Amino acid sequence: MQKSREDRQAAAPEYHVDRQVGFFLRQANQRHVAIFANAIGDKLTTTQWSALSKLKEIQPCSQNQLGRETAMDVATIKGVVDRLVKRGFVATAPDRNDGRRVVLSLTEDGLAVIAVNVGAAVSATEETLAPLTSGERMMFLELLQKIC
Amino acid sequence: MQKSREDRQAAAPEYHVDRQVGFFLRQANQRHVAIFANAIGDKLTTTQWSALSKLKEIQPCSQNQLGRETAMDVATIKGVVDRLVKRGFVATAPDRNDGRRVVLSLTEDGLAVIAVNVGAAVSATEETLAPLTSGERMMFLELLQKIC
DNA sequence: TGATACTCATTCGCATACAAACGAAAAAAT
DNA sequence: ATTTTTTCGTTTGTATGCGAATGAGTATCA
Repeated sequence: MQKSREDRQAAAPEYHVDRQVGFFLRQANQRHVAIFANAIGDKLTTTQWSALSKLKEIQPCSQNQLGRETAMDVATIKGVVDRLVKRGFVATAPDRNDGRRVVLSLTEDGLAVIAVNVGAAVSATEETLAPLTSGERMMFLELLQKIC
Repeated sequence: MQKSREDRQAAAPEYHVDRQVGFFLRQANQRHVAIFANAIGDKLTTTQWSALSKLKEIQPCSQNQLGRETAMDVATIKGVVDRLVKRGFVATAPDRNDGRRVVLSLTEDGLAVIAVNVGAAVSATEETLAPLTSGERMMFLELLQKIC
């Protein structure tokens, strides 16, 4: 049997994009974002939800700090916060000690929108992991964390 | 010991964004994108690389078909293809049989840039999975595919 | 044949995402 | 006390990513 031209010399394994981690990571993320958008009623994105939820834990805090806690770039977190402020979920105030800082906190509407949507967020997580068994989920989350 | 106000009634487990799949998926994807950008010399993004690699496999094909094969929206694949055309990696031609279609194919530069960078792409995959053992990688990829 | 449905490509609006550069302010080092 | 470095917020530019709408071409079926 004739060997293919590829195999004759170096026997280099063929490269297939659709078998690489990056390809799957992008798709898995896309799927989750879609599921989340569908589950949530208030038109909140996954990043906005991350910012809101984290802010609830650590408020009051500066904009950049919130960005670091949610793994967002300074330019990214600014856009996210701007939109949340515009919608009245987040309030800003100048810091007395530091002239550069903008202190962020949740408004009542912000707290309310979190309370209303936690259930949907949990459901979104659930639906994303639905193809996996309970044991697989534990394993998957563990491995996923390792490559973050 | 006093029970917290939360636990007293419903015993609802606390919600932490930074323990949800979505949070990790976004971060893992970000990390891989950064690794890839760093490994590749020709300023190709992960999506551009996907489009190029897939096009090499299935060319000639229409723009929408390439989008489907690479899991990209019609609007997204258009932008990606536009940039690849502008850089001379992809050529377009009208389809004789179908007046709507635009037939895509790789140029010589396109083939060359793939050949030059396959090694870097493989390295990027390798580096992304570096925190995992060989066995863990197999397991991880299997589970990751299931939630795509 | 003619109406209907589908497909393809394009465009608009919105929301990440990051690099890079900037001025202002604070902290650390000398 | 002055210099250096770091941090904070902002803006610009480039590149995804999706929903929705549009127009043009094709296919289907009554």
